[in-house]
Amino acid sequence: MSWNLTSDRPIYAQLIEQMELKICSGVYPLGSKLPSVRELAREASVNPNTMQRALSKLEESGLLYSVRTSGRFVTEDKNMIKETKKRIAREQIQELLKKMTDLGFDQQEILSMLNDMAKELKK
Amino acid sequence: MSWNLTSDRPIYAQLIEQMELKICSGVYPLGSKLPSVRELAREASVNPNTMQRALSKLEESGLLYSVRTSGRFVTEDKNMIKETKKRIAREQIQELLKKMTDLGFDQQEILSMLNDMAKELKK
DNA sequence: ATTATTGTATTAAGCGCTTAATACAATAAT
DNA sequence: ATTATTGTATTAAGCGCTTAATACAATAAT
Repeated sequence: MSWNLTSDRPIYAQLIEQMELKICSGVYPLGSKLPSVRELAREASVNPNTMQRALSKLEESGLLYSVRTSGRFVTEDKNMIKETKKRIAREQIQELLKKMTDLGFDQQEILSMLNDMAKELKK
Repeated sequence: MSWNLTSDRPIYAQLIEQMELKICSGVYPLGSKLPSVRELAREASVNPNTMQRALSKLEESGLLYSVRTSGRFVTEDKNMIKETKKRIAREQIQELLKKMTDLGFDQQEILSMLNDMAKELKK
């Protein structure tokens, strides 16, 4: 899962989202040390300030913490990551159900379309 | 389905998205006349220029057309709306599958969570 | 001991988005 | 005939986002 940024939303918001995914999926394991701000910025092809902004927000939410001159680390709190994972999943599903329902699909159809597309991916 | 705007994305982009939903779901039926730019802007609490911007984009994509001093109308092309509906549905499902897979859920779990939340909504 | 690397902070510039204030021609409504 | 309403266009201002260029203290690496 590499960085994927579009111009239709603020970059720092996309960085937060993708960083959360990386943390929850174990790309950056529990308690592990992240690459430096500058390195991460280089990876994502953004300005260090922009990456810093995203990481600061993730500290506010508790997923990361930084040690002044040593580096930045993923939280040790296994449960917090688990909860974040659940939160993202719930939000994503909610959004899907809302949008699909607005479009006029009933739950039968939604499940059926999802099943089809999931099968398609399996191949 | 009323207007719901957040500050984490450009307003005009959200207007396009929600306008598409309104068209596809029949809030504004095939070939019907829309409220005026000014009226729509008032409804959504945005500047007329911003609403105009969104509507112009929807004209580019063909979902709307305008008659200079008479007003703006939904396309007569039933098939185009159907295709738009499909496109939105596909995109939304793709995004869900991608994100959930990144999070480490397998297809079994995705379907099960979706089922649960769908049932929850039914109540 | 010296050097390199941390996270962090600041300033200035450019850009797109949004709003506000107008204006205009065409035509629908009266 | 007059008035109100269309979509459309323009200009200026303010704001947030992003980048670039620096700088600094603390400390890890050498």
